[in-house]
Amino acid sequence: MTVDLIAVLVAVQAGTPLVMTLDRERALPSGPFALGHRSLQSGLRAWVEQQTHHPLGYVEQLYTFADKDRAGEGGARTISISYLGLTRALSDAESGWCSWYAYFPWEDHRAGPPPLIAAQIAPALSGWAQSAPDPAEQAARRQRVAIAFGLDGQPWNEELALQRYELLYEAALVPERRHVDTAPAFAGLAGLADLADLGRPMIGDHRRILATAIARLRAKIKYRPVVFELLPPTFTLLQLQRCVEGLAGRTLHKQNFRRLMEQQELVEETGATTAEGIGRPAKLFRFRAAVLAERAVAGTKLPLARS
Amino acid sequence: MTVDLIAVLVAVQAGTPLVMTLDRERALPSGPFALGHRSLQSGLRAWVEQQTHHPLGYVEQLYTFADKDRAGEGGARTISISYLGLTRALSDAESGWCSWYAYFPWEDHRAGPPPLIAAQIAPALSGWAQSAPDPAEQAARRQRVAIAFGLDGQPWNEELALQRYELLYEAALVPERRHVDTAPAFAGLAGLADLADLGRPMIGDHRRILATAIARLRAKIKYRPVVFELLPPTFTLLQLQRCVEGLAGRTLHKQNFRRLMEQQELVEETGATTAEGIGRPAKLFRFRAAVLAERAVAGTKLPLARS
DNA sequence: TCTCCCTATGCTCATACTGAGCATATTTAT
DNA sequence: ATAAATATGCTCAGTATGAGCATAGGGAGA
Repeated sequence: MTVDLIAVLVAVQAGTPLVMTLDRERALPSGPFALGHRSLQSGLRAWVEQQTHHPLGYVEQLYTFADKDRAGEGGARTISISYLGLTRALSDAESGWCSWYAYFPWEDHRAGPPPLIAAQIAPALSGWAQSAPDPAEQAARRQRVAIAFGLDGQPWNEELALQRYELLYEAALVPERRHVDTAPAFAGLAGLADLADLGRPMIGDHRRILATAIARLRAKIKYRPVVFELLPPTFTLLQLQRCVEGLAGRTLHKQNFRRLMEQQELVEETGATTAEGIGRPAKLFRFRAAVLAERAVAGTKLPLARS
Repeated sequence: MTVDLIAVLVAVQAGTPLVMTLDRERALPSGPFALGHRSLQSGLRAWVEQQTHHPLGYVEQLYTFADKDRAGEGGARTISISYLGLTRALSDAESGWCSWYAYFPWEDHRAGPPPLIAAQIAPALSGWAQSAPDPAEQAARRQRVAIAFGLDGQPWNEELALQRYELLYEAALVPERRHVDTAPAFAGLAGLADLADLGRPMIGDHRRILATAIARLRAKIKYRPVVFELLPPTFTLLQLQRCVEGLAGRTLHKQNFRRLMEQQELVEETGATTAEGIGRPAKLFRFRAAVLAERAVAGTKLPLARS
């Protein structure tokens, strides 16, 4: 039994979320957990720093899985433990950084829903739904597709990045699946238009891990101040907004976003303003370290009694 | 390298959250992941059903860790993958079910803050904070304690169950830690009153895993309809409320809780009412399966633009 | 039988938060 | 000077939330 450690290392530059890749942008940094490693995290740090020469800051565990596809061969089995890492230091010399939307072009809704969805994904998944054995399963598939991709009047939900990838995988619309079983998943698939541009594939299930990381991060930015790990020490509110927008893949209402930042007291003015660029200079902010300690643990709400 | 699967199996009876235990209530169901297992989950199901004879319903992965303490001996190393399972079928004949508050008496705030906190935990942790090497670390420890246990005007946050256990572990106030290093963590500890009633200990880090499960479940009930896995097919709103209260360890405002249930449309009336018991008969409800499919994926909010 | 007690359920009201848009300020480019 | 671009402030209605009051419908015992 071998145990692999896999890292999704994320940074944001100019409002674009980037992920660190290896092997001509088709793999995530990874390596086996060895006896010399003090802990899972330190093993991960060692591998990432060795392979990418980039220091690892904030790290959280994502998910552990036993790779079905690689199993059974000679009895050996691999357990993969995946981690999400956030970083801000991003020197220009580094290579391997790649926009995560290169792998998931359907996830970027900042300029409206990508035409790719209506043009290719929706018809292909509709065909897959039709190909289900019985009407109940057909309806179930159709509902899953509609909810995941915001079709049939359903709202788009950016947090469903993993479900979307898994649907495409299940329908054999991504090449990762087609390496596993060569036959098309349903009869209509062969007749469909070229699906080559459904994002850049990765080795093994690295793209699934990346989808897991995106989903986790999109959920987390809403209740934990993790964006701060991705931004420089001081920043303007627009930079902060663009960072969140890049991660969420959606545009935000500017004034309401600012109001939210103010009333949550997560940031404070530095007194300085930006000099560069066109337009009125923006105030520079920094995160309030004191609040971070408390807010880092603020939970959600229930209708409590006699508080 | 061995891989262990560990399950926290939770049920609720009469408003009390129960956890399935083995070995005189000191261990969680667990077993090694073997080559014969199709997947991690199916391996877990096999172990739990073999050891407890209880079927496993809803399951989600909690966390994976490499047990530091057991490491290094002869070079062998153990990876533990923990899961949370929710179940409702709870026949009376079964044994091994145990209130989770037996392990974490400081977590039950339904009758107000447990006296245990003010009487024993707060002074002991205060001593631990004082024992820090420098003033900065002392202040940091004091703040961690205040936030975790709701002291010094901080509000109680039920989601911090894991942080609380880890603080007690760090301060060597739980016997699990004292098995590892025998010396008291700080000079004042020896002079403190008997701390024997800081909850029932468990083997290895099983109590830490249970704390992880509690924290996860308390966070999750607020945004995913998972309570439904724990209740019978029909129930009264008070039963539902008592179930949530038991999990959260806090009492809720009755009328507002009902309003919340109604406006979320998660439940619908069956038309029947309860016969038994004193007082006005309560309407029976069931969960709306249709809404489950949609709401199961409803995320939280950002200030979106032009939606 | 009647009253009290208990639980269930309905309603109100002030306050806070959210979505959406309008208005104003301070720059640079032409 | 004027336009364009960005930053920032303010309003307003709709909705959600916290808290409490009031009423309904049952059983138990005087």
